[in-house]
Amino acid sequence: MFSLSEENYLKAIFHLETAYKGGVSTNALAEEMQTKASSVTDMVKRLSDKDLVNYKKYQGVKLSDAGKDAAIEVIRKHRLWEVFLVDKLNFNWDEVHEVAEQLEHIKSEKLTNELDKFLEYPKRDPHGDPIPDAQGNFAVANRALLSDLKKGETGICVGVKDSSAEFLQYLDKNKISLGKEIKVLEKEDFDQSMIIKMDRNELMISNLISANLFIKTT
Amino acid sequence: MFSLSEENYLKAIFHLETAYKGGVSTNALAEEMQTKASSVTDMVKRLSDKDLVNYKKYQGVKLSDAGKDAAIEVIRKHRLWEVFLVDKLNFNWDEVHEVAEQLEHIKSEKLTNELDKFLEYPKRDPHGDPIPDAQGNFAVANRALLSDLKKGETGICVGVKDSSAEFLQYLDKNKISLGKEIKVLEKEDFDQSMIIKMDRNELMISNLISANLFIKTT
DNA sequence: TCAATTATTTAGATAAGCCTAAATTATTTT
DNA sequence: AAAATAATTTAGGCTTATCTAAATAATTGA
Repeated sequence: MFSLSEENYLKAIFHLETAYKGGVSTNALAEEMQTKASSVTDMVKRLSDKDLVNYKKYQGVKLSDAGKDAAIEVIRKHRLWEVFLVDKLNFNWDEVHEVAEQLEHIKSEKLTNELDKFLEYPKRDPHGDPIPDAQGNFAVANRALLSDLKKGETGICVGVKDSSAEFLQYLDKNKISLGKEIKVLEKEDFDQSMIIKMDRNELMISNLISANLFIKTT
Repeated sequence: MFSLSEENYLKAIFHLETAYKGGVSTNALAEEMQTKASSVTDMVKRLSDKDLVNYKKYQGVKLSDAGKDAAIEVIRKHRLWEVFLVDKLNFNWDEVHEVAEQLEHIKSEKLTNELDKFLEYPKRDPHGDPIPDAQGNFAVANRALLSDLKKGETGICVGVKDSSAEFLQYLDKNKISLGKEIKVLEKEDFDQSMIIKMDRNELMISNLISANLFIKTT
């Protein structure tokens, strides 16, 4: 089994690998883990000794197959617990992250699989991210960013790229939620800001917002 | 907040204090924690520095009020999670301990209280132990041991003193479960073994069994 | 291309929690 | 009450995961 810290590193490497493809640099990992580069080098060596990552000095890290499996298992647990918190315990989607960060490290295969069953095998977490199944298979997201839509196009809001409490609270305040149809009424060339229509409301949003909303085009 | 190890020590001290009344010796704690006396001395000093226990060299430890509150909170979480695992996730009562040992350390007041509500404020865990409420109040157990009953007396089985998987599996195998009425048909003076009647079955049990079953006399 | 800058690694500390072995204090036994 | 035994503490180490500061490698740009 892996330590809490090891699991967090594996998860971080996984996220960085998928976000940017290819090896993950020491500094990028340090930034993601909110720690120092020298601490990262230390840990990366330990993970390498355990064959969870492939590491060569000055060349960044990549997850091994075993490392990837471990990372996906942690992500599976994280997302399942998020669903539990929102669907069963009245948490809002902006309150789940911190608690799920703790719950994702609980070690019990039976717990994970029974929780999955109890929640009726959810496919996505409250932020629209796919939940790996017990075999580690992901539903690959077929989605674009709202910022990529052109004037006049429509789509259904299916996920958030930034799931910080601040962003989610902005969305709540403006009644933007997953499953809603969004139409781009206007798009400003200069700053990429948009006027969008949801339900019967029109709303002006900046590029920082639209570039963090995943859309399934209709 | 307290570390995982600190919480486990506080819990252990709490259990030993209530079981034997009065200060807890270093060796007793070492035995309970499955560790060495020297490690206990180390930790007890740290807990004392944080005013969670009162400690004087060679005189054992006692929980302070703050330490007692922390211990009760951990016990509350442990028992709530046990109820969750049995009632919602199809765990048997002999499978919950290990997982609850992990879940009891999750830090989120909202999580604990929403879980309590979700479970409809259970008063007892699957082994019959009382669950402290959000203010730390226990339902004090008004119960005796089956081994204290005399020939001819009856009671309702309301809890187990030993909640090891081995003991619980013995009980399952012999169809002994909480809520059942038990009558002492015979009691052997020599070894305190008993013949008991439950449902329509008669069963011979040794003192080791009867001294680990809590009974509410009828 | 070579000097400056940036990224990364190494060296040496630190803290929490644990260990063994040795020293010290308490308790029993005779 | 002294000697033997048991309980407890101290001293000194170890591991994990972190840090700062210094050294080294890689990259950039003039």
